[in-house]
Amino acid sequence: MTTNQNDEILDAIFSKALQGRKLFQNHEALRSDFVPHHLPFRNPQLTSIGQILAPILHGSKPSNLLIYGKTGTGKTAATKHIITKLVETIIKKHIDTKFVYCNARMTGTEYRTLAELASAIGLTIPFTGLAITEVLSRIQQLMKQTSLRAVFVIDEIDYLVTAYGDDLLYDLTSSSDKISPGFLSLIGISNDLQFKEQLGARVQSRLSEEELVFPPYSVEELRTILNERAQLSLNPNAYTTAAINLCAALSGSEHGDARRAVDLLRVAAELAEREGSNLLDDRHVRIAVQKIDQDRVSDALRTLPIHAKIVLLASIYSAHTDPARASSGLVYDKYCELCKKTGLESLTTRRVSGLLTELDTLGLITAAVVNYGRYGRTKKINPEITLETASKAFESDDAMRHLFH
DNA sequence: CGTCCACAGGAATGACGGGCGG
DNA sequence: CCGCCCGTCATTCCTGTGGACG
Repeated sequence: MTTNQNDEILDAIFSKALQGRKLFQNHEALRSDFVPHHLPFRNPQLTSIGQILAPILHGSKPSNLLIYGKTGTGKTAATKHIITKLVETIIKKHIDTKFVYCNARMTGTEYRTLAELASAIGLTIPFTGLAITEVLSRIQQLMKQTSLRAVFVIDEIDYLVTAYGDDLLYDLTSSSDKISPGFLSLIGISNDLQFKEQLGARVQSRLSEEELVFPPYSVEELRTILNERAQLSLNPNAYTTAAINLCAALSGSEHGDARRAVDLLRVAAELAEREGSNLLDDRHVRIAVQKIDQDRVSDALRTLPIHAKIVLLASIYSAHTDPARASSGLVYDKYCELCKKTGLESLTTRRVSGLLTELDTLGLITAAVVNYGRYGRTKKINPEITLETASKAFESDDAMRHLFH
């Protein structure tokens, strides 16, 4: 290829990009962590949270609060919104209270969640090495010494409890005498509506002194939300109402999930920009739906541990040769065979069974337990992805590559 | 109606790499 | 440097089970 041709291609890309600039006005407003100033249809919830947290302004401890609602119902946005408002007031009035936000699924473990809290109040904690109770007592000690007042928001708190039980929450909610005259209030945000039942009675009464439910958005409401976002982020006349309506309809019909809806709009807009179009229409939205799904899958595939990858591949092969009878037993045989080829030692049936359920929860396969009566009880394995998708995602992995041919 | 298949999936335990305080 | 504790991954051992077959 000559330099001239290169230049032509580059020119084309740049001029497309320049045209595309007509589409976006402010990219930020479509990002998933963007907190808009205006939260439509959430006034009742906002007032409730405000009332619950108001005692802070008099220096007293607000009730613990539990917030429920499915994903994308505005729980996080509403909470963050209130917190920024409160922080503004607090600074103005010189009230000393700390707000700490953390997402339990992001931080991952009990330990790291606590470490997050610790570092936010100015306590440096090694990222591993200490006993959890040690971290906790250090936090309590510091809070007592400095009579620190803090509100600790734990997002996706259900994740924490499912994985580790409610002991940490118990310790956190029952530490008030150990840190007085400071205090620690908890705000738990849960996607799981049945979350409360996982808690023991002692934690339940403490944590959910107040409760708040965020209902899903209707398609109508999603449309309004999307329109507001589009006005913030896109140029007027750069998008069709059909595109907006389709985004709302696609995400609304599932769970009233505003985050998904906004994601969809962003991806669609980026798609339109990349192709140099200056009008975002419903065609882009339809492509975006597929792209989001693809990205999610290939991302999950690439970060899989090596044995999980092999198990997944074995599942695909087994289902390919005999879709009707693809069971954990067959997959395990195939898996051992593949392991031999790579020279890896194969894991136990028990472990592979566990990996299969993990792949199921990731949505990469479906592993349904079925009974063949006299012929035993198995997981029926059904891959949710194609061999091509898998091989494309695995081709950067040296150990995996020569398992295809 | 009991048997018995082919596993599921819980519990206990261990190996390992990492990081602490002393 | 030691002894200890962490999270993660894996093994071992185990009990449980729906329903077709005899």
